[in-house]
Amino acid sequence: MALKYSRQRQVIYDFLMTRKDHPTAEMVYRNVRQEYPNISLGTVYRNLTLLADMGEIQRLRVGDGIDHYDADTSKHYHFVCSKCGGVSDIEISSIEGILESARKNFDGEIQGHVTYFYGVCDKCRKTDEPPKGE
Amino acid sequence: MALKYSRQRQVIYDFLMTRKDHPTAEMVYRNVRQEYPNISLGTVYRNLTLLADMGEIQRLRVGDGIDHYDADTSKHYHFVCSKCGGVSDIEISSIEGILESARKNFDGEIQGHVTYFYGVCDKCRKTDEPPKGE
DNA sequence: CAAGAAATCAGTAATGATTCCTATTTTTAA
DNA sequence: TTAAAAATAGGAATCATTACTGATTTCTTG
Repeated sequence: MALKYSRQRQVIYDFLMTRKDHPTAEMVYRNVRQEYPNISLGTVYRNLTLLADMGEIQRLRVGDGIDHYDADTSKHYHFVCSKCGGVSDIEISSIEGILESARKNFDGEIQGHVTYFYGVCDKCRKTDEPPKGE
Repeated sequence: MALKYSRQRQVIYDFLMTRKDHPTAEMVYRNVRQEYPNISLGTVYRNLTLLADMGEIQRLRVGDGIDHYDADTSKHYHFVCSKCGGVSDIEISSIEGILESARKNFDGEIQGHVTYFYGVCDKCRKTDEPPKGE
């Protein structure tokens, strides 16, 4: 047996479970510190990595250079807003068929795929829209 | 007019045109330096960014934390080997239909999507496969 | 062709996310 | 209760990338 309980890991995981906005390590750190004031950033990183390796959470690499984390490990897709950088879930009928399609003309072993959508989220679109008439 | 010719940018672009393996800035630097010994790494980064912004090359963020570049700006997909980290093109019938599907139940503006496949490339699979019988 | 403004460069310092290191503290099995 | 294994806090180190600066190149216009 190689994994011991740790209060910090529990708190990190519990916090992530309450969020639907796919926070970064820094955001987890800032929030968790409020109820656990001297947790260290390194501990947050280490445990997020651990939890991701165990499959208890999901690590999202959406192309902004910062890892985001999601406690929802079910298969689903994400949208990234180019303006605010926010990451949100997006509903879409399964596109697993593309794996078959990709395997057709490829000589290696395809294990999976990563897809994310980008554009402007509803909130940013409303905020940035120029006022009409005037 | 805001963009002046630069020998360095030309050499960088020319080099990228000869490659199908989607090199990183570091790889571009190492190669270009052979025919242009005192080009600086910063210049490589700046020009790769410039070229990408102009749409003359494509920047690939495949989730390994390092940007890769592709002189082929046509719409196509990529495969990333989990063992060697290599990036290669992969042929697949268009999956643009997923944009429509994603737009159905989403309140923001979806402008595009990024998809890449991962697994083990042919070369790594052959290299790492345990020898049969014996 | 000459001259100067603007863009670019080389070299290096700075940044930012993440990982690594170490002495100390916690967890847990016996 | 105890000792080995795992985890921690805090800080240093890493790595890709960007920013800064004084010198050089490009290009336009006279």
